[in-house]
Amino acid sequence: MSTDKGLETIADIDRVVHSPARLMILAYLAAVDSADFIFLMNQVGLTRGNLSSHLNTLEEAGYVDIQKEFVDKVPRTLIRLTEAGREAIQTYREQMRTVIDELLG
Amino acid sequence: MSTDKGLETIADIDRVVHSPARLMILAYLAAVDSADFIFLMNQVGLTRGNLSSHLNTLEEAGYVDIQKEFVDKVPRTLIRLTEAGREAIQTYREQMRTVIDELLG
DNA sequence: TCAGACTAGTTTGAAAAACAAACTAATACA
DNA sequence: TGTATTAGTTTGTTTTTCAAACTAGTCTGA
Repeated sequence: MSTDKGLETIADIDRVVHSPARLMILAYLAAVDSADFIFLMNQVGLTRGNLSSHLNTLEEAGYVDIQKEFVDKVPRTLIRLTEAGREAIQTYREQMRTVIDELLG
Repeated sequence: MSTDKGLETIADIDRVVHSPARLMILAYLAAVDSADFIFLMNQVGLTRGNLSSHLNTLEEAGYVDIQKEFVDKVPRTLIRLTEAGREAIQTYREQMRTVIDELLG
């Protein structure tokens, strides 16, 4: 193929991580390790429906682990970053750093 | 609003630049300053239709300037980064560096 | 105790973005 | 003349994103 070597870094970017909405979710989880649904919703400024489907995408990718529990009869959803999620973030960081430094420098 | 301060950097990301296909186009143009349609197509690995519409988006945003000329009776489209395009890339670099260093660190 | 309001999500459907196939228009050449 | 080629655009499909409407369960007070 004729695609330029450097540009391949961009072509290889993980779209699950790259999407701004999910990047916010992952950035937040990377800092706090686990958060509940409502708190996460307020932090990242997404609607409930929107957050729900993005979490689904992240769960299907194996990047987050979702646990439902009851606290005083109120259901609560706890979201936690998985090891695979942490690795995906790490890979994304390295790729984006390359893009920023080399390609757009 | 309750959106976290740091996460706002992600929310503010310029989607025109952020899209991988357009990021490749911009990264390439940032390096060579101007390129023709076909060459760009081969470099970034997009189909003609796809490249055409992404260039349209970039032109509407004012990030590229498109000039059509005839070279030996063959039409040729020359794409060039505008000053606004160069600034948008610069802003994007700074924002993504913040995201990568602070938020995902 | 049951009607209305709230909490915590999920499902569904609409809007936008990305992509590629089919089309257009001009030239070349056999 | 007609068939192939080049250089793009338009159109229609698929995918992604988003939010409105729905579900299921709890609380509250008349």
